[in-house]
Order: sequence, then C-alpha cells, then structure tokens
Amino acid sequence: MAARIGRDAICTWLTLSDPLRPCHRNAPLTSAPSDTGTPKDSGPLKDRGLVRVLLPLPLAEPFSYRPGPAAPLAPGDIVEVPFGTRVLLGVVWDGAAEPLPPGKVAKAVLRRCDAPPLGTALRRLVDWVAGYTLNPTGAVLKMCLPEPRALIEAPPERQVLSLGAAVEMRPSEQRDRVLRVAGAQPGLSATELAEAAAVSPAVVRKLVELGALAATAVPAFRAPPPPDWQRPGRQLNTAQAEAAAALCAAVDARDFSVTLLEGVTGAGKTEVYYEAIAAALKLGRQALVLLPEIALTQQSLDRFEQRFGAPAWAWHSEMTEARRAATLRAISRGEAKVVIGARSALFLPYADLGLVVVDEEHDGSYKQEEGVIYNARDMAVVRGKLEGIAVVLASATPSLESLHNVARRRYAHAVLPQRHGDAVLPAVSVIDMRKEKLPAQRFLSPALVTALAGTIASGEQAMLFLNRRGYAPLTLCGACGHRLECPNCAAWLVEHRRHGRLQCHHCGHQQSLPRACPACGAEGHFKACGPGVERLAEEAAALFPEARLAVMASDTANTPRQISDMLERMESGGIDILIGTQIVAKGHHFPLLTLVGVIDADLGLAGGDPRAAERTHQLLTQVSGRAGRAEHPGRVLLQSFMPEHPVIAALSRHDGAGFIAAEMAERQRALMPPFGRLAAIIVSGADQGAVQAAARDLARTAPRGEGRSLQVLGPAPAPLHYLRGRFRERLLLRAARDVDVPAVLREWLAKTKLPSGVKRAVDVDPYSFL
DNA sequence: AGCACGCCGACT
DNA sequence: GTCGGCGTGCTC
Repeated sequence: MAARIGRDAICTWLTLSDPLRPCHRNAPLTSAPSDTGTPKDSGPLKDRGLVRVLLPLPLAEPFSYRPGPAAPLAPGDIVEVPFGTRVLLGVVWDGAAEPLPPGKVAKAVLRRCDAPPLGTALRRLVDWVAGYTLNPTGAVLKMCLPEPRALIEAPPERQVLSLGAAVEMRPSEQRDRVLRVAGAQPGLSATELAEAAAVSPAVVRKLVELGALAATAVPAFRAPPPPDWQRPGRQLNTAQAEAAAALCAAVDARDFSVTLLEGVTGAGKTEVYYEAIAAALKLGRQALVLLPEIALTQQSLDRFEQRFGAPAWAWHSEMTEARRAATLRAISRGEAKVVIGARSALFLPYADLGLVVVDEEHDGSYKQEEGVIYNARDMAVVRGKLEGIAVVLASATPSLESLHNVARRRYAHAVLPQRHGDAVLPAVSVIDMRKEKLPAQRFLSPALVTALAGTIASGEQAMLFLNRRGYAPLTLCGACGHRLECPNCAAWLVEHRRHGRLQCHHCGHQQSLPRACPACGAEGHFKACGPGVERLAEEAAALFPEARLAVMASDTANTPRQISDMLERMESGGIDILIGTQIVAKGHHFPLLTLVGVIDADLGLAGGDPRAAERTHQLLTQVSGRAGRAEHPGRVLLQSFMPEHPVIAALSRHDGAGFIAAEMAERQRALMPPFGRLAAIIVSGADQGAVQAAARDLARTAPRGEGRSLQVLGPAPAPLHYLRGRFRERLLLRAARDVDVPAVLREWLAKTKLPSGVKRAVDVDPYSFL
C-alpha cells in the first residue's frame, strides 16, 4: 500500500506551475562589501549586493536592503529592518534583488536575529500559495509568522507571588487570609491568589505594594515533556494494523506521499494515524494534526495525552496572545513535537515536520473564506509535497476530490471496512413529512416522538440534529407580513430566546425585538417562524418533561472547555436528549446513544449549489454515525420532505458508494470539480451601482476559451448580495483541468482598474459554487 | 498592515 | 482661526 506519489502529481492536480524550483538550503547570498559609500554611489552594479527581505505585510514582493552590519545573510534568516517610520521583522528571501526604481534608496538591514531561519520548503510554500491564490506574498508570510516577535523575544513570563518580608501594616482579616494562602500555595498569580483567598484583587495588589508579598517572574508556559512514542497504543484489528503499517512506511520513507485513510465512523481512524505520529516521533520529527474546528481540539488533546502520556500543543484562534507566542516559539525550535490545531496551524514554521494529518478532510471549515482564501486540506498536500513528507487525509466521508485522486492513483488508499468491535451500522428510516400533519410550529413527527419515548424509557440516549442555531430563523409581522431583516445584510434576523435578542448570523448585528412592526406599526403581532435548536428543545421539553435536555450549538458551547464538559456529560449519561447543530455531528463517542433524529434532512439541499448534495450526504452520514456504539444497536430517523432525493435515498439504503458514483458522473458531465476547475471573483462595495458597474466591466474583459475549456458566468448577486454593509456581485470562472487558472486570472484582472470604494476578492477552488 | 499627508466641519 | 474626521498612497 502507501503508493509513492509521483513528484509532479500535485502540480498537475492543483496548478500547472511546478512549485519545486531549484533552490539551495541557506546558501549565503553574495554579501555587500563593507561599503561605507553614500547611497548615491550604489548604481545597478552594486545592487547585486542587496538582499531581498519579505515583510509580513500585504505587499506583493520582497523589498531590497543592504545587508549592512548583518552580512553575510542567507535566505530564511530573520532580520530586523527599518520600514517607513517603523522597525519590522522580515525574512531574507531568495533570488537576486532587482535594481531599485529611480529615486528609491536601499536602507540597511539593522541586524540578523537569533532565531531559527524560515526553511526552504516553507519559503517555497509561501511563494506558491501567493501565486495560486493571487495574494501578496507578504500576506501569506504573515500566516507563517502570526506573532513575528515571538521568534526573537524571550518566552512570555508571568508574575507569581510568594510571602515577602514581614512588614508593619494595619492587620485585617482579608490580608491575613491572603498571606495564609500565599504561604500554603506559593506560585499563584495575583488573580489566582485573590480568588483562592476570596478577596478582591485590590487587597493582593496592596500587599505587593507594601512588600508583604514578593513577585517573581516565571515562564508562563512550561514546555510539557515530549510525547512517548514507545508507549503501546490500543490493540489494533487486522485492517487497522495494515493501514497503520502503510502510514508508518510512508512516514519512514521521508518522501512525499498522500494517503486517504477512509473508514466509517467508529472504525478507529484516530488510533491508526496515532501510529503514524509515533513513527514521526521515532524519527525525531514533528507531526501536525489539523482538525476542522476548535470545538474538537480539547477532546483530541485529551485523547492524545492518554495515548502518548504527554500533551500535544494546541493551535487555534481562541488562544491568548501569550500562549500563541510560546507555542510559535516552541514550534520553530522543534520543542513542540506534536501540534493539534485548526487550519491556521498549517503555515507555522515547524523546525522539522515529518507528517501532516488532516482529520475530517472533507470538512468545509478547512476553507478560509477571508483574507488569503485557501483550503487548508489542499495546502497541506502542497506543503507535504514541498517538504517531502507524508500527508494523511482521514475521513468517514471523503470529499469527491480525494476519492478522485485515489482513483487516478495520485493518493494511496487505506480503508478500514468495519466498525471497531462488533457494533453494527444503525438502521436508517425516512419519515415522509409531506404525509405528516403536524400542528403549526411543531417539528417532531409522531414517529420520532414515539421513538424518543421508547429510547428514554429504556434508559438510552437520543440526539436531535438540526443545523440551525437560535429559536426561530424568521420573525414576521402577522398584521402585514413584514420580515425582520438585518440592517447590514440581506438576511433575516434569527431570534435567540435565551439571550432575548434578535441576531444576524452573518455580521454580528444584535437587537431586541421591537415593540411595534417597523413597517405597519402593529403591536403584538410578531410570529416566530420555523425551528431552531432552542425551539426544538422547547418542544421536546413539553413532550418529555422528566427528560434531561441539553442544547449544543456554537453559541451555547463556544469554548473548547465548555464543549468538552458538555460532551463528557453526554458520555457519562447525564443527558437524555442532546439537541444540537452540526457541532454534534463530529467524531464524538457516545456509548449510550441509540437514537438519532434528523429534524430537517433536506435543509442543506435548497438553493441549487451543485455541492449541496455532497455536503448533505457527508453531514447526515456523520450524524447518523453517532447512533449505536458498543453493544447497543442504533437507529436513525430522517424527517424529509423529499425522501426520493438521491441523498436521502442513499442514506436509507446505506449506499454511500452508489451516491458517490452518481455524483461523480454528474460532476464529470458538467465539468465541475474534481473534473474541472473553478474560481470565483467577488466584487464588493457600499455603492451598489459602482459594484455592479465594476462587475460588468470584469465580465466584458473576461477570458474566453475554446469550447467548454473556459467560461465565465455572471456577474450575479452573490449568495448574500448585501453583507456587512457592502453589496456583493460574483463572477464564476469554470475551466478544464489543464487550464492554469491562477495565470488566467492574473492576466484577466490586470486588465481592469477598480474604482475607489470597490474591492475585489479572488477565491480559487471555491467551496460553495454559487 | 500602519502611518503620514491632505483637504473640509465644530470647537477653545 | 485650530483640532480632527478618515480617504489615499507609500513603505526598499
């Protein structure tokens, strides 16, 4: 297994240009002779002594500097340079400096920093991603160095308090308590000490001021011991052992490979890729595990620690700045051996990366939708290629892209055919909601209610899945039919009853329910329409008043800690009915869960996005996979208004393969990914007329291709045609596989100038087609 | 991304 | 008469 992937595989897959241009590992550039001459002396000949320095700012190109006292400098070196009125950190880039434009004078590098240089592979990745996504190179570098100062500064410290000198002071009950606690537990911070002694922080502050408490600086984050790769993992079954052996061989090969690790929910994929991590650790190298959402990190960290006896390092957007700095530093110095993180962890400057695992590789949240728009799963493959290392893509429901790459033998395939142990797949039945006559604003069909009653009665757990946060997605005036909309977006306001607010899920706008209808002035006529998880919980509570309910959505559980607490409560049987959005769909183990009810199975199918069927199939397969673990058989009830839809039909027959085959054929017919390439251009601005004019201008100059090899669709209003106070128009370019889409886009976009106030964003390989 | 430079409203 | 709003443009 673990077929070696051809060196050019990724290039033909993602783009035509070869990302592997020859380069030397930190070969010194010609350094400037100790020139003390005035800048005026430096003609074109002397420019050969200049170095290019890339700054972590949205600048397209590196800037040229004289090496100055920092000579000799090599590509990758971290340097401090003057830039305008500021002093910034940058990275010495490859290639010879062009002569500066007339009138510009190169400044000198201030110093070379004592930090690990940025590796060759990562520099090539930065160049490649910038070219592929049409973003400034410096903007991509910023993703590698989100906290540039962390590389060179001392690790963050925190002040801890211990007993100081015996000083004369007015005694008080509170002061005595603080001093007692400080004596018993030295090493607490001021805040912790105040909390432990149940006093206000001011009391502690005063004691420090008086000298009764002494402050000492200690490292804020102690590096944990390295994970122990020799610790035995769980016993693997035959298929798992085979897959693990293949992944380990791929890691040991120290060469680029991609393996799709496919296995139904509960088949034990994690245990398998843990073996690959152990193999990387054995080589002394680092391993990175990407997860689609921070929601999953805490659980993964706990599980990792159980397996390897030491924690992994987390990386996600919710971390404090100090922790990010400490983590970035540890990563760059090779002290962080295993990182478990969200998509942004992909670009960090690992000292010696030996393996990248992309868990739940099909998941849409690998797509970064703002700033530099990229798909971390695809970029992980590119990084693997450039680093010459093994990449593992894991999923129970692989993306069509990955399956296609397996079919074309670009990726190796490791399959775990069975559920671990003797558990069987749940029985799936579809409830045809067209035949159900539910009272208005009720959403649980009689069949589902009966099933819930039976499950609770037998002491088992149920889960209700509805991918809608809040109480009701729409509020309208019963008198005039007016719908409450966000003032900044073309979207309805969603009622969140537990917060007593109406919220826009796209821009963060919040307001309370107005007293009177803003359109007709009628009072007391607002009607909540449609279900959200809160409303579902209300209905379930009315039906089963004795049952213990919990609602889990990104706004009820939004820190890794809260989420893992709720998951633990569920695992230990402290919840009878868990009601949740897609946050509950992902890899959790609930041994007592035997019933899954999907409230609106068709929810994701509306809107005509060609990827909607694939997404819904993946989501519902994941949700269904929650039911029935261990020795309890599970069942799934899908409430659907279109039971004959291929997605719903395939789920009820457990015919995922059939669905995938049909979907593949459809994509091939339409030359959609993975058989064709897409790029979207979104034009936005506050002035609708200017936005529409700019979009039409783009369409006029759009490239044309022979036959179906290239076409540009649009402009059309973007799915949310008004978002955060900006109007949005979208154009879609569809091209054959052999078209170099970024090159076509560059040529096209260079032809048009944008009026002020109008912005343009490029999304190569958009996740949603619309 | 900052930060400076630049041209029009409400203040000591 | 100035302080300051953020539009525009530059940073080797």
